[in-house]
Amino acid sequence: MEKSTIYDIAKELNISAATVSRALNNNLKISSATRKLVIETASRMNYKQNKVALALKSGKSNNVGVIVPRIDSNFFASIIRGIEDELHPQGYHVIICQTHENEKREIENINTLFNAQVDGILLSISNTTKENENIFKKLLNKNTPIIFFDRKMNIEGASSVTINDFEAGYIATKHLIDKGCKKIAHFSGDQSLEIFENRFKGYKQALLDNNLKFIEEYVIRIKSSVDQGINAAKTLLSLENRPDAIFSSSDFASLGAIQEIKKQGIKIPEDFCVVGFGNEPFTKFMELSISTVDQSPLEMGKMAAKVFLEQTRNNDNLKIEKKVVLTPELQERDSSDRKK
Amino acid sequence: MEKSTIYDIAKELNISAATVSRALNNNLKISSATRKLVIETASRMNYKQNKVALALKSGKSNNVGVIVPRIDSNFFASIIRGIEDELHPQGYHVIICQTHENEKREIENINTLFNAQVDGILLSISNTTKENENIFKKLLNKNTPIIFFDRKMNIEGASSVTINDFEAGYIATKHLIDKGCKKIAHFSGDQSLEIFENRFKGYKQALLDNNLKFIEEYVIRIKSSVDQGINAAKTLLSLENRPDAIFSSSDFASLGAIQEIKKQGIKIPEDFCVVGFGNEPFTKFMELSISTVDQSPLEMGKMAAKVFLEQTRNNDNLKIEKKVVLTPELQERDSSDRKK
DNA sequence: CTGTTAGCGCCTTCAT
DNA sequence: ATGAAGGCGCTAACAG
Repeated sequence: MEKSTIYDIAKELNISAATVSRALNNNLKISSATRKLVIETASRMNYKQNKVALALKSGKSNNVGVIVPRIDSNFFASIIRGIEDELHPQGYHVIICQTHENEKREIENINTLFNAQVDGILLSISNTTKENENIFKKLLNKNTPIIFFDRKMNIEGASSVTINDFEAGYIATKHLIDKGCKKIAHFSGDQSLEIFENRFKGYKQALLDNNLKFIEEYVIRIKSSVDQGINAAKTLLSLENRPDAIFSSSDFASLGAIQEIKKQGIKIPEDFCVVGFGNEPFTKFMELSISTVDQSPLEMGKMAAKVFLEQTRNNDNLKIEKKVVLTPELQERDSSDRKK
Repeated sequence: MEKSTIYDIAKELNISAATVSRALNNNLKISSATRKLVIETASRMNYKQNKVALALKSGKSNNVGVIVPRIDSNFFASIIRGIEDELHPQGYHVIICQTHENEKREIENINTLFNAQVDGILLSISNTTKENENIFKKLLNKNTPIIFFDRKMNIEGASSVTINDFEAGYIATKHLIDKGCKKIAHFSGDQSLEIFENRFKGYKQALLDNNLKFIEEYVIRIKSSVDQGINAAKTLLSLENRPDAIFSSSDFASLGAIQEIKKQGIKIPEDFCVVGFGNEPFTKFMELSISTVDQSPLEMGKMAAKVFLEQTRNNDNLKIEKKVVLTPELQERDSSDRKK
């Protein structure tokens, strides 16, 4: 069974392709008789509209590109789910690209998505470099909307959906202070990324507001992994002036830290409290569940999609840029559950 | 900065678009002088090849569609990662669709992907119905390769990549038997899906081979969720002839069961053993880590992608169908860790 | 209400 | 080595 086109239908019915097209598109200027006939024939011939031809004609592909560091993390997968849930009903397809935190791949992905004529690009950046900044500017010049989520760059004309990372760092730290912790350490990430810098600032501000001293050696910059959490905890616990709590910018690192702390015979939460970040599923499932900051990735994805739709609809006046900031929510669990 | 086409370049250089096209595509019949000139000008004018036009011309979009029940599950996200990792270097884009286990959406997704002229569809089915069976047959007739992963349908011409679910059920049950369990219960899923049926069969066969009685009321069909695991465990523990182990077809259900079992004061693994399914990240992270069956989703995704590439390259003789069956691997952890 | 024509951007045969 | 022309499938302007 071959693919059929409107020309095949036209030939079959001895009418013009234009008429077929009109009939299929519910154009008003068509007799209901021919419309009925065309629709029936189309169905019989198993006709499917060729979206590629339509995309070429209209300049609109109905595809959006989504670029994430990796898809197999609960956070990004949930964001993508949010995007897809929101965009699918509007007839958009979601094309997935991964960067693996590699900026070369990021640039490459942006270019190939652009060549594929996507109607917009939604992404979380891996790095902040001059080179990709320039690429984004080019795209924006060509009227391709760009929406950042979570990890953004500040580029004129690009929209973003993020959480308030400063507040997140602040409430997590404040929570530990409220629980009576006095010497709170912090696991940070790559501070060239705003998110980690802002969480760090929030942490610092909470200490300041509560008359706790900021201690440089309490801040450890690590990647988000269980192993690095273990190592960082070892470092902290070997300090002369040992901390009594950790606010970690990563749930995985907080898990590693908890393992190490318990291994050294220190009781959680009695003698040591931990708050993670990201609300990964396992934090809830643990016997000793882990307190963490929820970033509502599903909402973030949906919001990013909504912003994209807005941009697209206001096509005439595309210069609007929108910055949505979501509010983080602390999930209080066992790892910090004690009376002051 | 407007988008530029080969015509713009041609006009700029007072040559024909055909020459520009040839120069850009490294066609042999072109003087190196014009080639150089064209390439430079293209770069200067910020030319990007329009893949949509190419797709229309060639009938090949370089997109594949991937349909999963939902993307925000570690299993499917890992599969997608595998697919993307494998297909990206070959110049393919991955379009994601979710069915939310709804067969209407499944059919709709298949149709829209087909209209979008994808070069192939890789999917895990949500349901086995006559209707989608027919759609698959139509697609195959139109030379669009279909590759099932994990949850397949047996359709002539469609390839599949699965794990040996029978063996998985068998080794999980056998492992419990080896640990001295005598009364092994089983959480199953929707048995209209082959995967659950086969795991069940493996479970049953292992009992048979080891002279253990199959007890109907030990088999509970539930969805993959913590809550349903809790409820099912309650049911089992209230039986007169209480089981001493569970092989669960879902990690989430096994987690719920473990919570309930411990709550009732029964010791794991001493008095009760549990094996889950899927090797979800949390199973490893728990203080009482959960034994489970690994399905190597990353490998599954990569393999599905490879099968697709094979199909596509043998375009002349497309009728090849390939059935890849991966071997499941038992991850022995705390929840079944005891001497016999 | 319907047909004709042209063009979206690209590649490819045919001709030169 | 280069140019001219046609077509992938569709829609929209123009004509009737």
